[in-house]
Amino acid sequence: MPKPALTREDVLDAAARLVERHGPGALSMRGLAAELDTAVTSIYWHVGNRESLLDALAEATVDRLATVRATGRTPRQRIVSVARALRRDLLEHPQLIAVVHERGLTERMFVPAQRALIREVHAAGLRGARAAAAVRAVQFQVVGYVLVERNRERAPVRARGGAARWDASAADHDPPLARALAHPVDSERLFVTSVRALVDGLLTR
Amino acid sequence: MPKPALTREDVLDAAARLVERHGPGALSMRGLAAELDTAVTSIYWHVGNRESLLDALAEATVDRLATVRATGRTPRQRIVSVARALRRDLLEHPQLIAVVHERGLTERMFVPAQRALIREVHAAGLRGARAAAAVRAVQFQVVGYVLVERNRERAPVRARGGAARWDASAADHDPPLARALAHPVDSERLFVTSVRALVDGLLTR
DNA sequence: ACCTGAACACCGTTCAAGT
DNA sequence: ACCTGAACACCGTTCAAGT
Repeated sequence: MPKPALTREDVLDAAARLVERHGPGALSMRGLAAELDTAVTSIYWHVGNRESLLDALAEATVDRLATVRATGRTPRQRIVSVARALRRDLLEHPQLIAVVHERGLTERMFVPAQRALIREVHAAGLRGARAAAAVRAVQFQVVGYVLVERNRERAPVRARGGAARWDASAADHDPPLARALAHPVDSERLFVTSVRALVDGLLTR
Repeated sequence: MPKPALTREDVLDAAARLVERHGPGALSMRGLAAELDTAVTSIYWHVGNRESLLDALAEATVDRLATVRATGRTPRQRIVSVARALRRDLLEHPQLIAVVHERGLTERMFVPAQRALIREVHAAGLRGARAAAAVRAVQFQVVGYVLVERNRERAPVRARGGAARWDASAADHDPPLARALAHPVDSERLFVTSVRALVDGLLTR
């Protein structure tokens, strides 16, 4: 039986899998061809070149991001829920999100969440420039976190001992603090804490 | 006159310049050799290979980070001043900071600022796990911002029109908000706003 | 101790040629 | 319209050989 024809979608899917598994750096046109059991040059016919392949990957990732629904009673709770949902979505494909960010599509990636954030910030009583700043502050907070977390995963922990020593010396009078800083970060917890604090700070005053 | 002997420092300096100018991806061993007017293989004698060259670059960048001094009267002001100083330091060499982050040295990079943050958070009355969370929240906030900003510079703005259309539709009843969101972000301003809000949220309650 | 060129296995991309 | 192999210029790295 003849080999089924290669489609642009086949190429994008395989590329997305490879990127998600080992990062964008590990995506080679030749390796991708091997994965698809085809000649390297066929890929060029379908997607142009490596650059536009990554562009297409970024676009597809942005388009696949679902609209977030806010949950909770107060605007504060609802904003935090949007941030958490957004982070969860992004963390499902951290490497692809990194590609999106690298290619300058970060703003577009936020469009669905932005609508929800605008609504909630408005409901909380913020208007005009202050509302815009609040929306953007939350957006930056979320992407920043995801980018930081992504690299924390890839490069587990090095020189932990060194950091712990410093912490101890600086937090001498507060052993619980020193102990807390010696433990690895609980990202989810820290994220929620930070977003809550940020939102509180943005809404009050 | 004979060519002056090549040193490890020569190699690291030239590499740092190349990375800072065009990003880590643009650093090739052969290009570096050309820049230093030497054979590629000499570089290997001095720094091992590309991987450990980047490691060394990250280490050197971390070591060069000056200790930050807090300024201002209240703990709140002093924490914000540390965050701003840190961001300023990091933004001076955004590409090298990205290398540091990629190689998992982010925590070590923060050691100097961490001492200052611990002191101020303590002065603000936080203790134990809550103090640790506050310190880390500020740290994450700063790196996150720098990482986001670095990519914003590299990939200016694309599809601005698309984003503007969405914003308008979502912020219909608040023209100033719509206008504010259509303008490009003032990163410095947004950063200060966010850090203030975060710190306020962390300290109160 | 330091530097060199040759060589290897990889890479992205182009192109002329096939069906 | 789709796929192919050959070829080009690049890359990181190793190694045996020089001084």
